[in-house]
Amino acid sequence: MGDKSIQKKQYIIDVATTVFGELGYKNVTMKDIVDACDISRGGLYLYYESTTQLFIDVMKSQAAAGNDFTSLISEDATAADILLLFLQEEKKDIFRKKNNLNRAYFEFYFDQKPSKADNIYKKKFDNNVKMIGKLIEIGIETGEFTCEDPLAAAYNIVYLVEGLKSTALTLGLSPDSFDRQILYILQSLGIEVS
Amino acid sequence: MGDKSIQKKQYIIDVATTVFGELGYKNVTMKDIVDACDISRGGLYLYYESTTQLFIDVMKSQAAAGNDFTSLISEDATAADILLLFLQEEKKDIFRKKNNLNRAYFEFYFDQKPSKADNIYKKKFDNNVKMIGKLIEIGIETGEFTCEDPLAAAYNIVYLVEGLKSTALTLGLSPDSFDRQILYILQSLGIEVS
Amino acid sequence: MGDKSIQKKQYIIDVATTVFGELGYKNVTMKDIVDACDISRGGLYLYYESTTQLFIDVMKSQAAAGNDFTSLISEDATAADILLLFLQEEKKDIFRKKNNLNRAYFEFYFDQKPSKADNIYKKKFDNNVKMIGKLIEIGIETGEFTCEDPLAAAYNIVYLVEGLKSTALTLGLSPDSFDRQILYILQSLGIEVS
Amino acid sequence: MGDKSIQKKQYIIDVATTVFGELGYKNVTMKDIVDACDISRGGLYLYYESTTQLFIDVMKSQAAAGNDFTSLISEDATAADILLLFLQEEKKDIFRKKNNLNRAYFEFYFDQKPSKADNIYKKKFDNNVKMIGKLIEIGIETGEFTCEDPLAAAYNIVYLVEGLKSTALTLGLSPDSFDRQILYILQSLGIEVS
DNA sequence: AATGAATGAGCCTTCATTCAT
DNA sequence: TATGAATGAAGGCTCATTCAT
Repeated sequence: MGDKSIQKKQYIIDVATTVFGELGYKNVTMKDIVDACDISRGGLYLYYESTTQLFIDVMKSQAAAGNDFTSLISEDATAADILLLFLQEEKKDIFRKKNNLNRAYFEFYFDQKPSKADNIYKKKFDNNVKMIGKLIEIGIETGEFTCEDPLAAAYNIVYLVEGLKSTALTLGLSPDSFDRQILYILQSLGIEVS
Repeated sequence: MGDKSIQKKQYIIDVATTVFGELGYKNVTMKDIVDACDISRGGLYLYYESTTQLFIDVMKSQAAAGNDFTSLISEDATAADILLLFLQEEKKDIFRKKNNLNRAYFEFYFDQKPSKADNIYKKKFDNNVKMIGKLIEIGIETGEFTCEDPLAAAYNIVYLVEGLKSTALTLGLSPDSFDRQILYILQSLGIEVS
Repeated sequence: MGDKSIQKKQYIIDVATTVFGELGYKNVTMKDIVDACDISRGGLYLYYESTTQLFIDVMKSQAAAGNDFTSLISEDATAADILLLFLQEEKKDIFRKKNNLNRAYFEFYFDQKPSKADNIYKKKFDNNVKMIGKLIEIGIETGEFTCEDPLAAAYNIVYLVEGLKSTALTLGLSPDSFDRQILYILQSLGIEVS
Repeated sequence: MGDKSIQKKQYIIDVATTVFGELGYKNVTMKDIVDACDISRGGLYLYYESTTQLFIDVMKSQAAAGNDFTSLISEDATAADILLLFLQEEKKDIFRKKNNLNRAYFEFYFDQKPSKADNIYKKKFDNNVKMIGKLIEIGIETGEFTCEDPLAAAYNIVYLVEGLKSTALTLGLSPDSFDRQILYILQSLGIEVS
């Protein structure tokens, strides 16, 4: 596959990101992609044989563009600062209007067998748990946090974010509600918030 | 609609519950229901004009069959006991093999405009928040719990359960992981768990 | 078939007349009739096995209720008066809002083989031709009319009315346009109209 | 849409013309067209989304192929000759065995709101009235015709033709009957026919 | 690489008609 | 007579997928 091909593929991925953002995963047809990309039916099939394959590449593309909070650790920010930063990134993600893929992610993984090898989402999930666990441990060391079981706390935060994410898609969620949960988390870790 | 008709409708609802449990909401076609019920195409349409209408009745049927924890309050069980009971019911719900509608619920509400008037799921959600909030307040009074913001704590628990629910459907969740989160919640409320 | 049955049948015919008036012949389903009559599906089939049979009875019912201009001839009205009366009845028929069956008639006969034995419409058509022919002959005798071929003139009038009828249903027709044609006919018969 | 596509579309129109000619408008289903064209269901939908759209194109195709009598005026034919020519064309149209769309036209326009903007049939109707009106005026000038109200006469002829057309479809019409009406018209215009 | 016409499977929906009660 | 639940055929429509060019 030549350079030109790779560019075309990336173009399709970019356009598809918008489409999946608007319609979710299950509603998207090959025709939707074809129309949005303004290419031919046959043309799309040269690159992708199904919306599934395409969505996988969309996810990979997103993962490559994602932030890496682990790298922030051990710079001069405090553990609490970084945790807050992480939560605010998640907030942005949940309330993002354009290219919000959360619904598509859920629908995609609902359709997959739970333990596929190359599970991008799981990798991100586990990374987050690990990163937050480390953060909490650091916070405990520096005296910022109080916590008996850092790993359980880390899982707790990540599951909670998942819950906020899905609730935002089903029942709706206000930014204020999200903020109140951030506060509650920090308080649970023994931080005094003014 | 006569008695017989009501029975038939309930029969369809019961069969459909299984189908939605197996396939989720979006994958189910009228044909799936027809096949599972062993009735004719036209026959089904006498009762339901769409899978959407049918699923709404399935949800109503489930809601009618659900537990009411509020009624348990102020009997001789402690607040912690009742909270634990609630969480264990949620655990059962998440790990139930048969007629597990969680995926269907998510997919259904992804498709609805958020905040439709007669939102069964929202009603249950709000009820749970209210009930847990009350429980925590009672627990604080009796000295079982320590908590600065009972309402935030209640929301926290309910969002967390949502997160566990969706995670179970996407990445998979072990009963042990669920239990660890129960433990973490109780500890956060200041309970010493042996 | 008892008295009660006959009444019920007439009731169905009356209701059906309205339905055919609103929807034409081809659009009407047995369900439309059932709904309008507020009887059961099976109930209707006891009386009529198809919309075709029902429409035939509707036509018979209409025919029985129709005017008989022949009886007016040789009373003290002049030929021109009676001709005018006939044309004004046809006008009423064309512009009638309620129970206007003209469309239904056309659609029905489009579907029939052209020369069915018991053709009600043909009988009416032939009657009209005969009646008008007689009128013109009388008019010629009394010196009211001038006409070389009374039969051709009679056919001409009846075909013209058919044309006005169908045009009213396809392209639309104004009462004024109808009146101008009445005038034209009378002038063709040598009558001076003020 | 490429050249080939246009050819295919025309092919469909041509086949459909025959089908509408045989069955009328209301009886024709997409399946009828599919079968007659020997293409796939989906294939037809690439070109037409409904029998209505298809019939509109059939009408356009017919209109494009129609005669223009106006162009014959002021050549060396007399007004009476041209009028006769017009009537004989209408006769051919009415008694044509193959691709006779008259029934389909009626059924189509019964279903439309009267006075739709792009009403092909109305255009033809109005054209005919205008053309015949002009003819009669010319005939009066040349002394061929006698007529007090040329416009009313023109309408009369066109409505009459409509009546003959619809009668042919409902009760049946013999060529002789048509001829007798031609004769009557000409006589009404003061022409001596041998 | 790219096009877009073509296919046919599959689901949706309506309706005439039957039949047990 | 009367009911209305039930059936299944028929037609509408969409979509993933293929293939000749």
